[in-house]
Amino acid sequence: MTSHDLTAPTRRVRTRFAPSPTGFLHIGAFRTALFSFLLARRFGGDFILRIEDTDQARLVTNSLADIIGSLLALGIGYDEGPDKASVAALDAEKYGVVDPALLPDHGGDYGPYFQSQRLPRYRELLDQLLEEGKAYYAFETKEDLDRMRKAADIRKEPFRYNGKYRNYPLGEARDRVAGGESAVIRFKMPTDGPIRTVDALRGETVWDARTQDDFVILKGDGFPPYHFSSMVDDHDMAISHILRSEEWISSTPKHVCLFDAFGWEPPIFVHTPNVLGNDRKKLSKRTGAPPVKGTIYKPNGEPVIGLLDQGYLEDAVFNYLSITGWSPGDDTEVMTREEITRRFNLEGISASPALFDRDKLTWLNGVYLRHLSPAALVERALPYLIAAKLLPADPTPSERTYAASVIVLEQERLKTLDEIPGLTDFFFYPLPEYADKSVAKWLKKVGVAEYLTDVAVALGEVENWDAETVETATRGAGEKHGREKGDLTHPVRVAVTGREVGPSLFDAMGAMGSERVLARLAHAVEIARG
RNA sequence: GGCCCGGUCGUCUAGAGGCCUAGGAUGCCUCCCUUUCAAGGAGGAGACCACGGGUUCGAAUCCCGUCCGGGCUACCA
Repeated sequence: MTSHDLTAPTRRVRTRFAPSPTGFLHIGAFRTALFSFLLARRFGGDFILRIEDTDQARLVTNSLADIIGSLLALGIGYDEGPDKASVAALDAEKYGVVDPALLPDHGGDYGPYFQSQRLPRYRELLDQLLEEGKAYYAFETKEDLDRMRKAADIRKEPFRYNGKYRNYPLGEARDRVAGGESAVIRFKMPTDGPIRTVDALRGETVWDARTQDDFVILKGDGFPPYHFSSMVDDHDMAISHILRSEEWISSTPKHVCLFDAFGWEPPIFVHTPNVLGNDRKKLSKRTGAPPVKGTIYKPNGEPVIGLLDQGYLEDAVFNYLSITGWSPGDDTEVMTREEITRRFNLEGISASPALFDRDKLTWLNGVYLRHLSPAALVERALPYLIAAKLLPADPTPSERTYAASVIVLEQERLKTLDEIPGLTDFFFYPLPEYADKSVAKWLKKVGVAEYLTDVAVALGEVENWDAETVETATRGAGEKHGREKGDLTHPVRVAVTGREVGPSLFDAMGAMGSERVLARLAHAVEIARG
C-alpha cells in the first residue's frame, strides 16, 4: 500500500477539518472529517474545526450550523474550534444562527478559528513576504486575466500567469495601492527546477516548476485565498497532518513552496481518495449525494433527505463511513467507535476512490438496529410514527405503550427507522387496508368465512389475552377445520393485518388486543362472504 | 490540450515476490429453519488481479509502456 512508515508520529498529532461554509456538505466531506478525527483520537492528539470563510461572496446562510450540527450528531466532536463568543461575533445575516448550546465556551488556544477573524495575521505575513521580495503586487484585473487565458487557449497553450509585475518595485506598487488602485498579491514560485512533495499515501511526486505560476495570495477584496490562509493557519495551529481530499494534490507544490518561503516545517500531507457516486464522479448535490442531516435540494429541485433523518443510526453511519476508504487490515467491518478509534491508521487508507454503497450502509444499519435495546429502539422509532400521524404528537401513556409493543415486533425486520410507519400502520388504523391480491388469495376461498368465524369464537373465549393464549385458541380452531401451517395462519393474518407478511401472527394479535382482533375478524368474514 | 493521481468479484475490501487453483463483506441465487417476511445457518454464481511487455526459479505484489477512470488547470475552496 505504501512504502512509508506511517506509525508513531514524532510530534503531537493535531488534525483539522477546514470546511468552507458555502453550502451543505455531503457525506464525502464528512468522511474526510472522520478520518482526521480518528487519526487525532488514535494518537491522543487534537482535532480542530476551522472555518474557511475567506470567500465572503459565496457564504451560504446556515451552512455553518449544518456543519457543526452534523459533525456533533455523528459524534465527531472538536477539541478546538468555533466557540460561543466567536460565533456570536459573526454577521447572522450572512452566516445564519448556530444553537449556542452546541458550542464550547472556550474554542482553544490557537484561535480564532474563523479565517475571517484572522486577517491581521495574514496581513503581517503578507507584508513579510513582500518585504523579503518573495511576493509582489500585481495590477491585472480579472478581465485582463480572462483575456490572457483566452489568448493562450487560442494558441493551444496552457495558461500561466506571465509574472509581469514580478520585479515591479515594491515602493511604487505601494504608492499605487495607497492611491486607491486595486491589486492582488502574488507569490513568487520558483521558475525552474524540481519541486518535491510527499503524500503519506502515495509517496513522493516531483513537479516541474515550469508548470507552476505565481498564484494569488491576497485577493482584491482583501481576503487571502485558500492557498495562503489555509497553510498559514495549519502552521499557526501546529497541524501535524493535513488530511484533505485528493483534488488538492495538484496544488500541493504551491503549499510546500509557501512553507519553504516562511522557513516552516510543512505538515504531513495525506490526500484521501474521494467518495464517488454511482456515476463514478465525485459525490455532489447533482447526483443526489445525501447530507448527514436536514434536506438539500438537487439542481432540479428534488429533495435529498439526510441520512440521519432517513432513519440511519449515528453509530451505523460512523461505522460505514470509517470503512469506506479505510480498512483495519483484516476482514473486520462491524466495529464499535472504540474499536475503530483504536485501530485507525494511515496505512489502511486506500489510495483509490470508493463508491458510496447505499446497500451496504443499509445492511450495516440493520445490524445496529438489531443490537439496540427494545427501549432504545422505541425511543428512536416513536418520532417516525408521530411524523406519519399514526400517533399524536403527544401520545398518552397507553398510546405509547401500544406503540412500543408494536415497534419491538418489527426490530428484526428493520433496515432503517423510516420504514417503521409502513411496516406497522395497520396496527393503528381502525381496520387494516386489505390488499386485493391477498384477499383473493386467502379470504375469498371456500370455507374461509366459516374458519374465521370459528377463530373469532375461540378468541372470544380467551381470558388472559397474550400471544400464547391467542396461539392456542387459534390453533384449536384451525385443527377443527383440518388446517395447519400456512393454511392455518394465512387467512387469519390477512384478516387482522390486511397483508401477507409481517411479524409473527400471534405476537401481532397479542399486541393488538382482543377488541381490535375481533373487529377485524368480523370484518374479514364479511369480505370472505361478499 | 498540459500536469497529476488511481485501476483486485456489480460494490466495499484483504493482499507488502512463494501461504493465492486470490480470502472476507455486501448485493444476487438456492437450500435449511419457520405461521409469512426478516433474522440466522449451509451452499452457489461472480475477479483471466485493466492490458501488453519485462525482472525473477517464481509476480496481484517490483520496473516500463499502453488503455481506461478521476482530479487540477480561478482574485472558489
